[in-house]
Amino acid sequence: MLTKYCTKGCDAGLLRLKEEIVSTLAPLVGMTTTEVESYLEIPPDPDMGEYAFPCFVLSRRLKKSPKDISADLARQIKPVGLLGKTLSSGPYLNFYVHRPALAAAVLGEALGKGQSYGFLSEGEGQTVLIDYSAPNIAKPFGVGHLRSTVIGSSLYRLYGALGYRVVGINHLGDWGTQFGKLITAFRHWGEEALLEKDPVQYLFQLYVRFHKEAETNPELDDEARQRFRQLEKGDAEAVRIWEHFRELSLEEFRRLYDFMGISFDLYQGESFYNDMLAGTIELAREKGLAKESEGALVADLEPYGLPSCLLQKKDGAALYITRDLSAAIYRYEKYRFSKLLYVVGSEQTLHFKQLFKILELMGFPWAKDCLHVPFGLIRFKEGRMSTREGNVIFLEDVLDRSIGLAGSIIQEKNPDLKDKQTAAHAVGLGAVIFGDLVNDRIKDVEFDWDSVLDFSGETAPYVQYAHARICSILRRAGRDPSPGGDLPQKEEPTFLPSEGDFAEPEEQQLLITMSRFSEQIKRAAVELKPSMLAHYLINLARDFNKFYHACPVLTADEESKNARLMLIQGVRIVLRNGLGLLGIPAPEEM
RNA sequence: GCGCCCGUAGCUCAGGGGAUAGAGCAACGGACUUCUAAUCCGUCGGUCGCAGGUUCGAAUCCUGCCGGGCGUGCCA
Repeated sequence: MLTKYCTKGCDAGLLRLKEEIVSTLAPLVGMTTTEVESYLEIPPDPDMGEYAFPCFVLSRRLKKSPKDISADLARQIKPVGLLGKTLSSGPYLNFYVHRPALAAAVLGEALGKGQSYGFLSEGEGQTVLIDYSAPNIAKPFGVGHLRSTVIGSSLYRLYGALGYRVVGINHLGDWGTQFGKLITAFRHWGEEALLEKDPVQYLFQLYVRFHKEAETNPELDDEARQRFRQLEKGDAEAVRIWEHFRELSLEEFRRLYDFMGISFDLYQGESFYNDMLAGTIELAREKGLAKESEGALVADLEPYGLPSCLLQKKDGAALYITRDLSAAIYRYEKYRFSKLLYVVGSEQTLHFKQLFKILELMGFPWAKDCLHVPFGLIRFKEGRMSTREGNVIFLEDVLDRSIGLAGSIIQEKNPDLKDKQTAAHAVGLGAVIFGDLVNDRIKDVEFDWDSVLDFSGETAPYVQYAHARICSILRRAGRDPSPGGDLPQKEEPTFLPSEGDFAEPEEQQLLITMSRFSEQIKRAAVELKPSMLAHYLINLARDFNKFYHACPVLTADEESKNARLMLIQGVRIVLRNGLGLLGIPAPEEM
């Protein structure tokens, strides 16, 4: 019974140890806590402790060798709270957690908090807006849109887990010249019946056909421009068609989002800002930012090292950036956000630099809180995907195939499973989402069916399998692993770990890794990289699998069994909460 | 041309200025009478694109070059 180690706070696992180290070390070395924290690192080998402080930086200041400094400090620091021993190892100062204290604190909290375990509250009172997904109306949802959708959705959950109020916005591409093209195409070749049957598919075909025919017949482009002008002027017929297209595709997008478990607080597309554009242009003029040039309106950004950009076409039509300016201003007025994140492809980096600069020049101090979160392209071996040329892969096809494959693997490996459908959905969907999130978002990815449909190795199914295995053990031990069943038993003192528990290296490693959960959530959110959490979950699942092979649970002696059950229950909670932050379900059986 | 991003094992990728650069896949060899073998253990595999520089210390920061990607005023 080691609750005595857990006197105050005792949340956030190793993050708490980190704080203890930082506050102990800062006065001793004459640094601020932030400074100490920036030097603190996780050692390469678990034998070197949970955190390390390299003493090189102090060497000049203290006129001593890093080795001596480290040795001196090690002598001065006494165990307290979660901090166990502190050892000098050459120029490094290595901090070791007191494992029984950690076990008691972390497992007690995990089982106590369940579905909210690992979450922090530092963002309370602040609002973060996240602009993600933003598919184009009347175009099919391709794999290209997957990235913004899953990255944005995960950031949404991550910031929520830090205690922020988060507003997810789907800035639909529901306006622009492509509607002129679509209306033109529909007037020339459109058939209402085909449209109703499979709207997005059909509009896509019309769109591709338009571009093909426009190559030999440039008059189509002129017509499209004119149709769009009509739409902008509010021509009743044009507006009617546009609204129809918009409604039909929105319906399909909503269905797809539901299927993927993704949601938004707001569907506010580009058209939403139509009547704010004139005011935005006016504001730019007032601030002296808008100059006439060749009949168009231009913001001169040359003095700031950026190319100038067009605010308004010579025919008076507004441009993308004007919409984004209006949207940002509107959003700030409405939400007073402390951060506004744009999860948009890296090819638009310049656009966002210009956007943020103009906002700053307009005198909005919150311009500094706007941030572009870029990501790389999804490409084919042969080159870029292009909706115009029709060489896209539909997300729905990818999901169908992935879920189908998951289904047949389940059929083969676990034929007695009751609800194979649900499990196949969880695994197939998880594989697709995880496959996208696991890589650093900035890198381009090459789309390849073989790797999308490969469930071995570092994949969602690997993590999910570890989770399902734990659930299986818990079931056999007579514990309820179902959601809400995270608190199936009162925390009987007999279930708390004692000094002798977790002596096996696999147990220790598993405990340490699961204790890093909060730290990893925080890092992933701060760095805006869900991939970091994905890698953490792979590591945790791996540590569990090693534990699984080395340490029997059900057949262990009573004390060991109880301690291990508690440990894996904690691990299960972390796996499920962690997958949840990536937007991936954690099935109990698969 | 100019600007931004990427370059790590055969392939796909981790790597928080720090200790001996790590996983997965592929290949080969082991482990199911035992909690789901979608697992685990082992072997093989490296001029961290190249050359300089900064630093006590560079895969990581700076400069140049090479290769690839993206962008570069009337698309988004």
